[in-house]
Amino acid sequence: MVRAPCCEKMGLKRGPWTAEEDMTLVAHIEQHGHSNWRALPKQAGLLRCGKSCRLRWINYLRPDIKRGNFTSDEEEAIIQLHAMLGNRWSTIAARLPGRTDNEIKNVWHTHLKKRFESSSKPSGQAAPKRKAKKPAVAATASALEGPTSEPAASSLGQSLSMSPGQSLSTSSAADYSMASSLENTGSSSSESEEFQIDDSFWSETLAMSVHSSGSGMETSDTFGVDSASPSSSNDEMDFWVTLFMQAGDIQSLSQI
DNA sequence: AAACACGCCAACCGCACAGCC
DNA sequence: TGGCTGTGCGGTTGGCGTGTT
Repeated sequence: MVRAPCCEKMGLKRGPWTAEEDMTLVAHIEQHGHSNWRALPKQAGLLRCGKSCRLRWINYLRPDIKRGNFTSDEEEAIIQLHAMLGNRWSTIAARLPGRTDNEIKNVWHTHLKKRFESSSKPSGQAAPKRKAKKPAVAATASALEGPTSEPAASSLGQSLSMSPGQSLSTSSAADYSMASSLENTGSSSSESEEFQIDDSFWSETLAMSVHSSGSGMETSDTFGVDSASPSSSNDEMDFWVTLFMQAGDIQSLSQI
């Protein structure tokens, strides 16, 4: 199916945003919100396509964006989450308050990837491409973002940006093993590569995580609130240990 | 001081999905 | 039911700054 361009390219500005455009966009969104990205630039008087406006807002202008260097905790979280989730940048971003998927993606490709590759032997673990459907991920990510996010969704989001029955079990991503993350924690991978995640695992783990406070990677219920303080390393370790315990794979972990 | 190489990051592109009509 | 539209996502690119020769 051939789709029309997201916007009429004719006469629309591209390239870097000016401070004036930024101000216009921010002012308009603060006043009217962004219910319709496509119509927004026209209403705001911007010569940009809606897509561009959306990107600019999400990646740069949002008031809750945390700028500056990534902390070591954040980097560690990214590495671990990437090992587990693959290139699901939006999902990873949802776990790191104030960080955008684009930013995380950039950091991964520029810093963390090299570090990760140099510190771990090649495992042949390829991150699944997005061909696989991932319904709840997007839902959760947007729920974390939006001011109208449901508390329940937020709670789930806190414990894991993924819901039971989601792509891990309904798509090719079901083949996802925990090999990489286990490798990360120093475990042998031969056994872990056999490990498969099923629906019940996620159901149980999520249920448990919701009830156990503070075991998530981060604790913000939305992106907006300033709960940007990263969780401690102990909490992170608890999180992963909990996951592995729940998966019945604690034996291999205990051998570390 | 100039030329070149490299790294970083903002922005763009195209695809996929969900919802609406 | 199928097509269309809007939105979100991941991959990729291009420009700029910095380091090196």
